Amino acid sequence: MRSTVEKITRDRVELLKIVGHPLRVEILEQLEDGVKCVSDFTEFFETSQPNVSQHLAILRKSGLIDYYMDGRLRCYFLVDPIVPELLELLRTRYAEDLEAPACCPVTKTGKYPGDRSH
Amino acid sequence: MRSTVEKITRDRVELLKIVGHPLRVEILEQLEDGVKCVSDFTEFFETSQPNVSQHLAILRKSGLIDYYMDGRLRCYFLVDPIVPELLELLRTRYAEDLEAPACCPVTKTGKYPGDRSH
DNA sequence: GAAATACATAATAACATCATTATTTATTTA
DNA sequence: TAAATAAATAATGATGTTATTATGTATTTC
Repeated sequence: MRSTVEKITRDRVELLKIVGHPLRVEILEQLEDGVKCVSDFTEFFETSQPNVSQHLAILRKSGLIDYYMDGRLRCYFLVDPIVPELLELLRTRYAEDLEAPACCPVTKTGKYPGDRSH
Repeated sequence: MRSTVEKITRDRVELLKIVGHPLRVEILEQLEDGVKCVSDFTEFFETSQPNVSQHLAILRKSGLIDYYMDGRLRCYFLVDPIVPELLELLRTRYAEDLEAPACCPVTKTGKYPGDRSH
């Protein structure tokens, strides 16, 4: 069991690194629909069972998911509430770029007069 | 200039991998406050100039940021609107875990009767 | 209790990422 | 035009990540 403090302290960059893998994103997306066991993933993803287990171990050690035993199955489920939020954000599409910055800002070191392109 | 289609097509996992680096997250956070040039970053981060430039190049090639010339300065700014959203999500803290799943779900391959721990 | 099932763990080689150092390019100032 | 400034690019070695292969462990069925 992972404490709230430990979870809160966990580095945000670590979260991105952990989720930033195609198979792990797919695992998390599957888990959004409910509990799944390892054989469900291996069947769906067409990769080796050890590979799936390794990625599940990474997700579990970081506290994003957990499992309970069901006979000889391990039933994995989502634990960290940031996961659905992050996946939802990734599904969101933004058509427009951010507003372009105003020309010629005062940068810390920039103090060049005269003609400036933008 | 990066097309909207190209941006929409860009892999979500790639986004996470690109943002998932401490220096790049800090660069993006700085850019939330406005335009910055390379020497601003090198001064702030206490790492080498080439290292900052390399990370800026990664961010720029992925379409997350861009720059305009200001004399001999390159002024970088945010382009992709998902960046502030993602950074904001990372700042959000969730105290509670997700609701634990109901015991004994019907998994694809699991059909074991009898006693089950949870 | 032996075989089968479900899964984890260990070892490893291929590949990617990173920071450092050195060099190059472009612009501006003197 | 020469020196200085601002930043990019190239090269490289170190480190980290990944999928594969092989093996180990616990549970259940026969």
